[in-house]
Amino acid sequence: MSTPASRRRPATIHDVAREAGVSRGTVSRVLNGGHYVSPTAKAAVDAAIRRTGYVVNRHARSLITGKSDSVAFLLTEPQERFFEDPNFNVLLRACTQALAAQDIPLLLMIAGTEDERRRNLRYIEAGHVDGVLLVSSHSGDPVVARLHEAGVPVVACGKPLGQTAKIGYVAADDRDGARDMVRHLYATGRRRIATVTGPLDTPGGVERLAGYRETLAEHGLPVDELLVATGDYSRASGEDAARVLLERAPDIDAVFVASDLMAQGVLDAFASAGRRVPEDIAVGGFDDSPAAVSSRPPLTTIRQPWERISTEMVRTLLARIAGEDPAAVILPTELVRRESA
Amino acid sequence: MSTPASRRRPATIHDVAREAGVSRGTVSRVLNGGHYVSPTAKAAVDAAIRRTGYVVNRHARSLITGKSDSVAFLLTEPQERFFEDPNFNVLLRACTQALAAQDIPLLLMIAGTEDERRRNLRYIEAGHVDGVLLVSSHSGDPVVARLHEAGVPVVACGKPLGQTAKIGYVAADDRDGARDMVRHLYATGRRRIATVTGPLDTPGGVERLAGYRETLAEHGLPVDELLVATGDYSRASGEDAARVLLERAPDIDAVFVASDLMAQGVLDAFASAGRRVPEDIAVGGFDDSPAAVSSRPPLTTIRQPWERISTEMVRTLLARIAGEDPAAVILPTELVRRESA
DNA sequence: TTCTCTACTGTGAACGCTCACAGATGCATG
DNA sequence: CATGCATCTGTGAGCGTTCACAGTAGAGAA
Repeated sequence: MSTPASRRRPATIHDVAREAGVSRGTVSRVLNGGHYVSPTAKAAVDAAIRRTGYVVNRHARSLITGKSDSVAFLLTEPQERFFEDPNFNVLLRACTQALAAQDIPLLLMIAGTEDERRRNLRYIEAGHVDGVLLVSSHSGDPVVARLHEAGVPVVACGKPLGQTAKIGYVAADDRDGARDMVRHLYATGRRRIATVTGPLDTPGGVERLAGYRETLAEHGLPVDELLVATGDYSRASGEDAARVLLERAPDIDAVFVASDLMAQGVLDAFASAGRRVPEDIAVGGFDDSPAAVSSRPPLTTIRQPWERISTEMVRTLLARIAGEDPAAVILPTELVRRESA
Repeated sequence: MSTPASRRRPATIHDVAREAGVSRGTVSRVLNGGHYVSPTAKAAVDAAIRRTGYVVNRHARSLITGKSDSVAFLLTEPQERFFEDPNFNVLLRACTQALAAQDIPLLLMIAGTEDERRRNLRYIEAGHVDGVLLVSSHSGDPVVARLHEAGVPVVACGKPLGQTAKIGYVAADDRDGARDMVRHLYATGRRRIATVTGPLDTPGGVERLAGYRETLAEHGLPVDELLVATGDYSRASGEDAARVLLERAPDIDAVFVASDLMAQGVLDAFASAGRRVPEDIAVGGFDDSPAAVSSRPPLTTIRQPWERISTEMVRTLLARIAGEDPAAVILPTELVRRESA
């Protein structure tokens, strides 16, 4: 602004030092916390920085510190989930913003193919990022082990299944959320409660099913395996599962579905089968995604605190980078009542 | 793999040189295209790289070349659009992958608030990225001008409106797509064709409306302003617009809606008004988003080639970084027939 | 006074790479 | 047999930072 012709070479720490009448070292100290710097020197440096428009060269800094001051967001999900699931958007946005607040850029990495996986791992293992926010719910994902082995700080979204490696993660309390929903269905008078689960190699799949079973047992209801159908979180799989349930147990009066997207499919299936929701059958979802409000009827569902999950992931990762031990953070869910149950 | 204990210090170009029995310079040349290197030297270096597990230190390289070998994906849309619009996902994913193929990491930046905007601009203007993939359709977005002024290579998604700065962009042929849809409606016998436009400060808003008007004129139909309602791309705005249209012109037999999301809202409104689609009123959407197949009835719509848009954006940006002049790339759209029209 | 301690400041020396340049080699040409 | 040219190779310098270290000054204690 003040010096419009400063397009040429960007100012270096040297320029600032000369401008402020101090040495590089002093400027560097001001830049990194300002300890052991006299007030006058600090003021002079600050002014010089403002005058020169100096911005630190992160490459030079990284070269010597060995840190990159950047973090990777690594997605190893199959791509369809990334598209269909609106939660990823929230997660990604909130992580980006939480990091931006600390001036840490987020590198987006997608490891769909084997080639991409190799490439990204190579990049990460070379130390080009300080840590990894990992979104992967495959049971036994080799990426998790590789990263852990390479000593890269990692925080996963959701509990990594089938991992011997001790790894930090942040997750919603799936089991408790499922319990809340099934209790709600019970409380509204339903007694033949079925469920559509997620894939059983994902934490959301197993935990929500466990919560369902526990709550039935808690109320003395029989846990009938005919009432359990498995989906893959897609809308179509929900539709299929609902048809299966209707055939196996036509007398069901409620279904707890492990995701809103599948619940939409369930609603479709019930509509074509002539069953009214919630009059004939109550439907409970999970996620509180946009799909929940746009479906007919709007879904009663379990809200996952994605914003908080994101900020906790970032906080935990930064702590891990700073040397803390890995930790698991479990966040509470919340029942959202709408019309479907 | 071969040397398991190589956790200590990562190999440098020096280690590779020693291992291969050549000088740093030769290794560097192999790394950067391999010109002016004898086959034997190249083979020795390749072998040494494999043996040492060497990966180039990008910070050191960037320090001297002045390039970062990274690119920013900058989103200056209001956040709701980012969430609601599934196109962003496709765009983001495809850009990430197209860049990954060239080993260029993508930095995700979101400039929602004024503070974020300042922060991101500072980062970009400091030369920390080589170029910017810009997603912003605000008319007269100040970010566009700032980036252009700073001499940062930029490629926008969609034509930047109200910009004096000559800036490269990639866009679908909105106008032609709109023409295709309205021609299709006409061809199926509709004569009272209304439209729901997007915001008129976005290229999609103005261009699709223009295509609509042109096609009506082309067929000698009157261009009745009562048949034009404006939305903001959200589902709710589509619902509102449909109600307005129904009130102003109850005799309409078709609506061209400028986005699938709004078209969903239109379908909702028609359903509650007791109008059957497509029997009473045909509805045409735009985007071919996931919403198009999941709505009832499935939407006849215009497919935007998001994958190609992404790869073209990346290609164009890379060319721009390499010194080429900015260019505009317009890609064809495609009519997708389903049941709503 | 002299010594010690604290607060502050400046000065090489790296970090790992690329680039310009100088030197060496081999082969064809005059 | 010298010269030119193209191909290949090694060397030193330097990119912009941080860090360890040495050094200065001033205050208080012995």
